[in-house]
Amino acid sequence: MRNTIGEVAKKFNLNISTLRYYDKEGLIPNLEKNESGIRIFDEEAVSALIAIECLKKSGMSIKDIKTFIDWCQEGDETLKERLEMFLARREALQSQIKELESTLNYIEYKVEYYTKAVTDGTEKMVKETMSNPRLLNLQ
Amino acid sequence: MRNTIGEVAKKFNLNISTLRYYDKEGLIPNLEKNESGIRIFDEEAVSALIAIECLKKSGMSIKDIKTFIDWCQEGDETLKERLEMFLARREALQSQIKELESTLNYIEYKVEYYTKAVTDGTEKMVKETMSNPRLLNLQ
DNA sequence: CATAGACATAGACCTAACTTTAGGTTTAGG
DNA sequence: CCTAAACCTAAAGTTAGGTCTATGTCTATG
Repeated sequence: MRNTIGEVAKKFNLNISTLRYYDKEGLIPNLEKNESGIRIFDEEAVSALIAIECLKKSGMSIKDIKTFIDWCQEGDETLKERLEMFLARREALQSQIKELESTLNYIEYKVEYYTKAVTDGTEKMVKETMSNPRLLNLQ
Repeated sequence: MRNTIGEVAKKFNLNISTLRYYDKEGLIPNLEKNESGIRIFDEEAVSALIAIECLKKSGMSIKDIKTFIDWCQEGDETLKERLEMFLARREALQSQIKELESTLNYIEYKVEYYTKAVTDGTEKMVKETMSNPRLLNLQ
């Protein structure tokens, strides 16, 4: 596995510039370069990218991902910090999911609402007959 | 219900400037002002804000929210567009939730991993013995 | 062995969604 | 009636996370 930046960009569906930006920010530790300066993404670099993508999806900022990557480089000293970070991430994700589910609920109400309205050809009747669940969530 | 901007900001946990910005962008249709230019948020304005917050949480941009708000002002002509928008939002939310769940999975693996590592006092053993589920998702 | 296509760097630019600033007006309470 | 707190506008500034540009070097292939 000795990928060039273009190949990796394609695999991860990231812009080449984004990969260079991540490298500049220090998110890809020990990224090799050949004699003429061309980046070679080995297995370690690729698994860093996998972690980066996942942490990004979990809502972490680039800066905090960088902190994590640095901890990984520092070795066993930082195991506790890393565990705590993942515990916090888990919490964050769980509440994000809950919030999205409640948002989905509102959206589903709206789908129902507008399905009826489209059938009727007007919003009038639906407006009067459908009780709105919004207030349960938001007020 | 005749709220000033400060009261509404507190209720929705938004910055006052954010509310003025939403108003400027046309997200709060028919927002009343008194003789001296002070905004008065009536029930209609508040329910616009409820919708805005929800659509924001579903990942919609301000610009797209504005489009929706405009459709609402245009009346029954745009019922179909609105229904289609909510159907698309529902899709988007559902796949967002799925993605977060799969991310949570990875995070949970990491929690296990680091819990063991912290117990051991080192990453060495865990690194060798725990199979990594990352590749299932990402390669 | 020429050359198109992929790579490099530094630094400027972009976008969304606010947030802050400057300078001024309104209003509620003691 | 004074004044602090809350409101106003217009416009500049901020932040994150890229993305693009200019300019130049490398390299794979016909």
